[in-house]
Amino acid sequence: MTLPLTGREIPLITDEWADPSLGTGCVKITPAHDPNDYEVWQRHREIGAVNVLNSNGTIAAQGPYQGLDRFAARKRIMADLDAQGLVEKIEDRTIEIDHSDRSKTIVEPWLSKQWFVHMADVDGGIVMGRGTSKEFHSKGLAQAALDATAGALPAFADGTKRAQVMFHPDQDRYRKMYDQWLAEKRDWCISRQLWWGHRIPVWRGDLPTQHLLMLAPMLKGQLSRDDVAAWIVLPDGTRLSVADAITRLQQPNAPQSIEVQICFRDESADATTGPMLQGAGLELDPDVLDTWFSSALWPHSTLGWPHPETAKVDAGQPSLGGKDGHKSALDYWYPGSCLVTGRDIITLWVARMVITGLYNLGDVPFSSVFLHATILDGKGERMSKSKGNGIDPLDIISRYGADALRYVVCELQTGTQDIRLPVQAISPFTKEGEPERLIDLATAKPGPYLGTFLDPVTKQPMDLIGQYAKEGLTPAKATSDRFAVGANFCNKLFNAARFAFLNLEGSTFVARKAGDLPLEDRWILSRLAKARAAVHGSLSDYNPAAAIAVAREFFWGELCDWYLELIKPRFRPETDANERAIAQQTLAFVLDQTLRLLHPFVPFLTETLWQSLRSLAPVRGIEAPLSDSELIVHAKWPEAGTARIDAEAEAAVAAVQQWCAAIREARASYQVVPRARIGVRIQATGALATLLQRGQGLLAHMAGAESIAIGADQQPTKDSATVVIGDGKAYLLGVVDLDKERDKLGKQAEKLRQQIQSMEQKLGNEGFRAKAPPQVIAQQEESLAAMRQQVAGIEQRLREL
RNA sequence: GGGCGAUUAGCUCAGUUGGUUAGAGCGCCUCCCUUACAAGGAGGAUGUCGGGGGUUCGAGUCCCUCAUCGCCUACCA
Repeated sequence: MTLPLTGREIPLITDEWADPSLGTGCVKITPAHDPNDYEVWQRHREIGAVNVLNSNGTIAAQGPYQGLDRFAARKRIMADLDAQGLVEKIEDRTIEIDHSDRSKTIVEPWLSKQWFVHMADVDGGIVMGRGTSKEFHSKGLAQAALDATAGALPAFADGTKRAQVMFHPDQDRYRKMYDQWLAEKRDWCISRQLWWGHRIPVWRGDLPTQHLLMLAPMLKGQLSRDDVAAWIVLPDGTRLSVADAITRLQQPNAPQSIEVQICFRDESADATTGPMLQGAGLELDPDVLDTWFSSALWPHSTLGWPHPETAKVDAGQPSLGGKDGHKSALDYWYPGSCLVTGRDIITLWVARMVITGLYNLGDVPFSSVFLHATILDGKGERMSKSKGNGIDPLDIISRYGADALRYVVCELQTGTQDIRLPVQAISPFTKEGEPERLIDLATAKPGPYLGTFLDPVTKQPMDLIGQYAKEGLTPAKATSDRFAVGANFCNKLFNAARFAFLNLEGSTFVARKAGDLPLEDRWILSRLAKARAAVHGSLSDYNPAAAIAVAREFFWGELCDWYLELIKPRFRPETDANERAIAQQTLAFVLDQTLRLLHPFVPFLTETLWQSLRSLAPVRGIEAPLSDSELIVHAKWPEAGTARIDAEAEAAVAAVQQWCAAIREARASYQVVPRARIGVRIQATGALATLLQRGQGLLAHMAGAESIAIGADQQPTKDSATVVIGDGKAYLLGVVDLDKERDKLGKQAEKLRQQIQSMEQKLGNEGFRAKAPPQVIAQQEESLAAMRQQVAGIEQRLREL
């Protein structure tokens, strides 16, 4: 057939690609400009492939359109076809076209030569870690990386197992992502057309066949060396070793011209031998390596691979080589333990690091991969510099502090859930003296350019990416008030420590048995031991948010809210010196351990407080002195201290807390002035009475009671408010309004009756009785009995009123 | 189109193998500047756990389905 536009003769072929249901069922094929047409070309090599475009988007093909921009050419082509009367119909059709993310330009497919890394299995297998003590064989690169996560890599020569690469916090999910991608074993295109990066170390060029044959005797010697790889590519794409090529090219019908490709193992050869190759018409490939190729080398290249002894280091840094019997940096640090990265990086980078580590060193670069969540903006979109919806950590640091940033980021990392972090712009249009105005970027109207937003008050555009100074736009910074949580935490920690420091003057260490300490001391030591275990457990589970929640609850909810308040009386001037000394010793110990526990989350503040603590209480401990350290960053992680777990103390303080909360609630609902100290009588018998008597003083102190009397014979006065918990009753003297009291107790009883009813229904269900585990049934029966008892107590009190 | 996830309080998120009345922080309401802390304290309100089906004595949790959203990947002249 003749192509009407250029008069070129083109073949007519049949192929499954053409769809008879679309248009005429006939379609032009442009293998160099369409991935599907490219596939057609692979099936019909005779049609050839013409690269229609130049790299700048103008028409390359000879003819009337040469040099025209592609958009202009398309219009011209339509006009020309129309002029020739060849256009029957024009239909609108929606198609999807790729656009460059950065420039938004339409991406045009373009035929070009690229380098690929062969990922699939290779006949005879490949050698991994060649020449190292960890050398082993694998079927192929991708397969080796699959074996790494399957735990299927062969053992080392000495019989020890190679590490299995494990994913956290969701091994199944993330390993599946990794495995599914690798299982395709698709070749990895490593050529990139960028002006920066690691240049692909291959010399190539077209040579006349005669030229190559003349050089043959010399090449045979040079190119069979182990440190040079060389190939000859025939015009039909066949790729041969130099020796095979020379044999082949001496036969009749040999092509006139061939392509030569040479790669030196040692990159210095590019400089020494390069000029000679250039003279022969070869050039170093102008493309650079894929970012991920260079990045894949990071775990070992940063440690001086392949020669740590001679690896370049910055001025003032020690050599990476080993000496005096010490290992080199590479031997010491490789393999590493844990890689922390994002989910989208699993295939791009993690898999490739495993591949290059196994290939170059015969070992995995790390055994654990911790995938953190992705931080998104308030709309659920990825933060991006060009969109201006991101936050600069340095801005957060200057606004809230480095510890606040770290604390909140740890707190956000809960598991596999992506994190929405609403972003606000700080309005640059507030006047002197006006309060700062934060503008939520999720709802703000976009400005005239990408990365700009309108200030809703002044309607002026703000530049969030600092790119529009020329256009006269005012730059604005982004922040997120979520980080205030971290700053508040630091403030609380600072103040709690300050309270301790104000009272630790003259603190000494005397070996004591934890069991001999006062109730509140035994309690906080017990809680500390449990918090320590829980924080440790959560960190081991790669769950920083859970760890920080436990640490926070211990520090704020138990140490500050209860323990510091409970021991205040012991620091009063009139207190016995020994009691004070014990309080100091326990406080110093607990603060020591708390600082260590919080150090991973707020390192700078804990480091500062550590210095003060050390100078005020140089020796800290209970049974024995703790190990000390000049810097907390070097200090040992808090000791397990499980021996200090004290169920009895915990039960007593838990009772104090429960009754205190109930008394406070009653005080609040009767609007008792917070500072007023009231009389309290608690009617209780048996175990409850014993428990409350242990914590009697503490309860009085914390509940703002002038005095607390506890006993079976305690009776209310007429003006008492009543608090009923279980089979005990507390009477708050002189606070009551009778109507209000009846109303309150009536509501409480009603709520309890509803719960009792639903519980009775459940327990009366034969299916439940027959099938539920006995301990669940027992538990529910127990709680039903307790609720019935409580209701009875309330009803009795109501009758009395 | 394929794959992997998500949907719980106004907001951001927890909720372990199914088991009492579903939690936290922020925000909100009331009271309090009490000699560590108002960036704080005491108390309080707020949820048909995305919709619909199913399994079970029992479902936020397991299964199916629909809706919406996100990520990875492919992509029809």
